[in-house]
Amino acid sequence: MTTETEDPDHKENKKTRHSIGAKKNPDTETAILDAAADIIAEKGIGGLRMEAVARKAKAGKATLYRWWPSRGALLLAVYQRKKPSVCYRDTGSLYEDFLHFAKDLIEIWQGENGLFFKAIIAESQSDPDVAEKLKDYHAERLEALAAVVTRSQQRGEIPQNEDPTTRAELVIGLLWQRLLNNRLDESIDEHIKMLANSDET
Amino acid sequence: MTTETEDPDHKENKKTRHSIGAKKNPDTETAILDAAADIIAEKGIGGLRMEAVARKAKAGKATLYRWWPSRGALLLAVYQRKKPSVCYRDTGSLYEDFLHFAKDLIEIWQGENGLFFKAIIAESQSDPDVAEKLKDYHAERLEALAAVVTRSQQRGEIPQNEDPTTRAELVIGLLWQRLLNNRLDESIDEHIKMLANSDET
Amino acid sequence: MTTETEDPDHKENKKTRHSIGAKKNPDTETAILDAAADIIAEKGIGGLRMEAVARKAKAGKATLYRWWPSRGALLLAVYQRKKPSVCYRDTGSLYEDFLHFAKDLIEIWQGENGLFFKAIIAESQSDPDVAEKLKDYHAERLEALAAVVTRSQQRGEIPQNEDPTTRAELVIGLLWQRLLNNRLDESIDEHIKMLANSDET
Amino acid sequence: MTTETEDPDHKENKKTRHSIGAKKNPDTETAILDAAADIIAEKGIGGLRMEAVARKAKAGKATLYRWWPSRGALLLAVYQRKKPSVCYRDTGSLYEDFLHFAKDLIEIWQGENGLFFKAIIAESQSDPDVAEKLKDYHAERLEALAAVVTRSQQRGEIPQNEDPTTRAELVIGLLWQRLLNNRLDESIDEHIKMLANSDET
DNA sequence: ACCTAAGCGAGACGGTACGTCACGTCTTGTC
DNA sequence: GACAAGACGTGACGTACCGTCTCGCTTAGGT
Repeated sequence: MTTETEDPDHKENKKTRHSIGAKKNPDTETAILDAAADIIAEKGIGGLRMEAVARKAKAGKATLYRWWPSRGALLLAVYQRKKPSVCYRDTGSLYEDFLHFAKDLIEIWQGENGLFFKAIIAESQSDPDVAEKLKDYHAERLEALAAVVTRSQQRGEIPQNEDPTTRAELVIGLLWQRLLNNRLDESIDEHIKMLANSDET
Repeated sequence: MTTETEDPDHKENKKTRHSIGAKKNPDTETAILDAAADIIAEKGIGGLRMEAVARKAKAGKATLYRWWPSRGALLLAVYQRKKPSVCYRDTGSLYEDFLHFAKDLIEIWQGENGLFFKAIIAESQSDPDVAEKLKDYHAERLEALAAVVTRSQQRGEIPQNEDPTTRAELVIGLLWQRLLNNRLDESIDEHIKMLANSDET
Repeated sequence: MTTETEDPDHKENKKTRHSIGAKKNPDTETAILDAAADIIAEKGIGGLRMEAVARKAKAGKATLYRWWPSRGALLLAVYQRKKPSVCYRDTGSLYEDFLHFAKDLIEIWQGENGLFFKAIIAESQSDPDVAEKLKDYHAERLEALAAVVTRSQQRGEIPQNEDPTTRAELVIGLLWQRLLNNRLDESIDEHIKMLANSDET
Repeated sequence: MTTETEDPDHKENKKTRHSIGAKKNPDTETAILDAAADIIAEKGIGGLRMEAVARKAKAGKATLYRWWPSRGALLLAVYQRKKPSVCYRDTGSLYEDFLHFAKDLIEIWQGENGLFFKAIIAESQSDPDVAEKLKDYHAERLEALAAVVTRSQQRGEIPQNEDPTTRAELVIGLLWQRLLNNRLDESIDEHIKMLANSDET
């Protein structure tokens, strides 16, 4: 059969959801995001169909499109709900800070989060909204990592006149490229070491 | 109408192509790849439809599917034909070599090649064939840039005991990340300088 | 956009109507019927949407459905308000009376009233309420025209033993058929002359 | 259940119809018209949904729309297939000819054919194609009946200088009006008699 | 010189999903 | 308690492509 599993026993199976007046019903939102997450888990992100989400969530397509006008928007919403956070540590050593950051992110990405993030990058090529959100997200990450670099500058580990985002961007670029080439399992120690060293020619 | 331009004056406009007997007509292959390339240039890879390719190439859908059984297969065939090459120079300075490479690649990517490449990355998330080919391509590029690093090592610019692909990967990671975030126009001088410097702690 | 004109300058543009307590607000009724009439004038009855009426009347859909539970009910309410009247003259000649009646009706129908009436006939095929009202209306018209025939009988123009509705029905049948076939502009003189003549075999 | 009856035992249940090349498959046409006719018989013409027809005929919606681009077109096609023909007799008396014609048509219209025809008239108010076809059909009918009148003129029953379509139109107008007002069962003898008489004032 | 077999264009076919629209019901908060 | 606002589940709409198919034509190579 190719039909939906009809989801007969979803969490808290309240028969039917109704409108709660002229405002968004949070139950509906939950049901839709749950449905989308389930489908993604079952068939992968490429198999996410708006129609199937609506059917599984027992929601109208109009409701779905009202709040998430595109596949990408829905994707982002599901991702935001489960977005794992990397903690940016302060070990006193830039190398250690970078390494922890990179290893944390790699670990997160090695699960289904990586699939998610790759799919979002892919989607951003065709959906401008997703592209913008992704850019924001990327900028945010960059800034957070740049803060780590700044601390290192304050400790005197690396030159103070360089832009802290430069090193941060190289770290993140490395990781994106690894993710997109399915090479997350390869070693990064040397790369991080190189990026954590001071450059005095 | 926003539909196909019907391509009234394509290269070698022989009114209609017919069978040339019990074997593949090379004109047909050319026409199909041309059509696909044109469509990708116009609407991006996401806008590539088998049906539109057949129409524009004045080919039957069966013919199309006979040789390129999937969107991914067609995509790769088009890409193989036009794969742009960066020349890896030897200026005697790693910084200069890196900078030239990066600027060349950025220039290439700023045209339609960038759209193409981003789309291939996106497609590779759902089509394993494309993913594999992309990985090969990436490895090849990495090796070529690593050769540049090796020359620098031989000149004594940078330590000889480091793996030359490490620096190469950081350069390429930076560029991928810039490409995918539509930030190709931002400065990379500092980044390249950092990656070209010797690291002596 | 082809959507509603939002009606920024409707009659009695009192910014917002509110409840006038625990009873029906007559302004609301007026606003709704006005809105419906306007929409019918613009797009025809086929284009009448409950949703659009509510929006244009700045009324809630619930309010609308409370009083006019169906499209047909609303339709009839609008029609009742604007029902155009033909005057049945008494010129002393059946031919003249018929001709005046027919020409008056044709003139009325050539404007938007014709569209309205055709639409009511169409609607009556699927809405029994409308069908019944239409039948009543038709009977009423028939009777009025039959009175004209009776006067002619009393003048001795035509035989007295015939049912006056017979001729009346033929006149009206002619006109309905002309209306429904969009042939209102064709000549009716000969037909009327035939129907006004005495029949002596 | 609100779902279709899935039609498990249709006439000649050939599992699946396929394309028969680049031209219309008559089996498909038959299946679709059968499905439409069945649905109309079940739920009435107002209950005819393109989607349900496609489902029941096991046809794609695209196929349906390819050949019958609107509900009205499909309606007409179904009607044409079953169009009952009135025979225009030649009894030697205009009264008899008219009466036979009228009674035949009334009998035909009293079954589901009448519902059909009324629905087509209704549909013609919103679908210009249907309107045109209806006008043609009406003109054809008018001409056929006018021929009856012409024969009567040749016999000398009625004046020769009058346009034969005039009487014909009055007959048909009467019948249309009766049909649309659900008054087919009322007497028409007097009306026919009046229309069959010679008018000499 | 004929025959066969494949390539080829065209496009119809059964499907799936799309994104939009209107339906009629509902709940909220305001007056 | 009437009201506007509008969210909700439902379901049909008409469109766009999918990948498969059958047709009738064209041509090369074997006979």
